[in-house]
Amino acid sequence: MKEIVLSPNRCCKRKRCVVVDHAICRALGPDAAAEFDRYSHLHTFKSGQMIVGQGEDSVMVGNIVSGMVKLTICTEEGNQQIVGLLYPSDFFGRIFSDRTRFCYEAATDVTLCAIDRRNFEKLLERYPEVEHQLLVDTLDELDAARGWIALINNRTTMQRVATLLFILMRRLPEEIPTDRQGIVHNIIRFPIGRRDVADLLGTTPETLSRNIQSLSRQGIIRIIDPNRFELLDETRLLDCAGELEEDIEFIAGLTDQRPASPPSIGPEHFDERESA
Amino acid sequence: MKEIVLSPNRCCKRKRCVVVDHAICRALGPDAAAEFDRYSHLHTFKSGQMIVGQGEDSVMVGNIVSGMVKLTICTEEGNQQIVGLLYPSDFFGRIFSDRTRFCYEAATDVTLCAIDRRNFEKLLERYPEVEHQLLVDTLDELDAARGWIALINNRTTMQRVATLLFILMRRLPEEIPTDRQGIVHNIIRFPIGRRDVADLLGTTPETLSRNIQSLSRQGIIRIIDPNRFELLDETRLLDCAGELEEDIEFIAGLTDQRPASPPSIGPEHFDERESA
DNA sequence: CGGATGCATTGATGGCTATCAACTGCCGCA
DNA sequence: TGCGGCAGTTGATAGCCATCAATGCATCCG
Repeated sequence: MKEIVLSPNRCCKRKRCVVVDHAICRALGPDAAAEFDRYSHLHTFKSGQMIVGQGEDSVMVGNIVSGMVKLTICTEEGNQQIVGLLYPSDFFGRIFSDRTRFCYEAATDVTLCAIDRRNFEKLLERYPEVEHQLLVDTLDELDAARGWIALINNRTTMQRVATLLFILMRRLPEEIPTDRQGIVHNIIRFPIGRRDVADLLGTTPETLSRNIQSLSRQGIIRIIDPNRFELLDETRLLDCAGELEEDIEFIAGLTDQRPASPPSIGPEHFDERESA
Repeated sequence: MKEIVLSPNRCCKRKRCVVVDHAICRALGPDAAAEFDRYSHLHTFKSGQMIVGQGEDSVMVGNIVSGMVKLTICTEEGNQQIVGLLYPSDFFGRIFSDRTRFCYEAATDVTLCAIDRRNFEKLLERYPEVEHQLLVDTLDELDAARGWIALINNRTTMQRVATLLFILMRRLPEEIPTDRQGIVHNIIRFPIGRRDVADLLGTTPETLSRNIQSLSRQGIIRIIDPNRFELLDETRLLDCAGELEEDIEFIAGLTDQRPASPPSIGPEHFDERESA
């Protein structure tokens, strides 16, 4: 069995959870929130652990509180194909189906606010306004998925890479202190390895590497370490992406009613806030 | 303005509409159905006509009764990229957003059961069970879109072509009489031109043509005319697709709670049934 | 009838990128 | 300290496929 670490903390304290204003929880009224609190728990998974297996009944659903989850599909030959990344505040798991078509796997160490699927479905039955919000969020996700299809379908590898860098900068804002001169902004971070990033973009680690090095040579980004880059020239990155900033935001799921995700922070930070 | 042909026929007579058991209408109880009937109308569009424009507020939503609709996105350079095809009984239009991110365009002559978006949203408010069904359908669509991403991302062109042929055979069942020896089954029909099919698969008309000719030379299909083929060897087509039949059905949106679409028939046939 | 137009096919060519291979740097570990 | 493993990078090569071009084949229309 999976090693699920149960936490005594409830997720949806409304005042304390860092994603409560972004996740589906934002639609919970007082009664629904109390009920959600009663059934939900914080779970943590180590990077690489499977959260929900492909083909299984999704016993557990919920929100990502911190860290990232990758959505993969396994082909018959055993190859793993990534079809999406889930960010903090995103909903995970498959409701209203006894068959999850994808595998939800921890891409980093993650903290999840999880709830038994059946309980959540029953809750939705009683609170149509929550189900309504879930529908709206799902429609946005569907748009984003179709936008991603358009990106993959007729864009060069460089355009895809540049687009992903832009998305990651927006969805995983991060600031790091430098040695002496203060704070560096515009940090892009790969939350997952090269193989997974390449997979997500429909290319190979080698080609991905070449494109990143090319962006670095052009002075558009600076490579801090293999997983972190500093964006030096946003305008030229957008040129490489060949897309309008607005279109990229829509692919990234950063538009519409839903506010942007909060900064991605590790479980340890979350615990700090919880106990603060 | 668009040339909308209003029909005195209501769509959702429950007994007469050919897609009522497959479309969102199947969730309508007597009261909701009566209300839907009051606001909905049959519209027809000629092939190539735009139904809902990209970026517009979707004034009208509803179901496809017959024909096919293509979902496209226009890039800044004016290129059109197809991100999906909508079949009879599929829902079209964008609810709960004042911005449609895609363009809904008639790929063939289509008949739509359309309803004013605001009215439909109000109806959903009053009938949570309908909104629930819409959520379930949307979740299935999201899964299918992600399955399509996996297909496009790491499959060869031949695999994509074979997969699409398989999907079209399932979603657009058709029988044609031959000259003398009765009925030919296993007919695959392209409802749209080569350019659009190629676009959907992320390739070019030339490469698509070469792959189709190759399948023909291998004796897997027989080319009846440029838009119709007879499937001669289903097993080998599946080999070319490199996917399990089950996986293809899921990409095609042919699984789960929702029954398969009815045979695609033209508006003229629909009218026959209406007047019968 | 003949030219124009649009669509599909076929051919020739170049380029992008997957593949294979080798190398580097890093980390854990004995 | 040295070794092995892993991830990322770099290089060389082959192959698939996009591109350009030309041909067939229908339809439409003057």
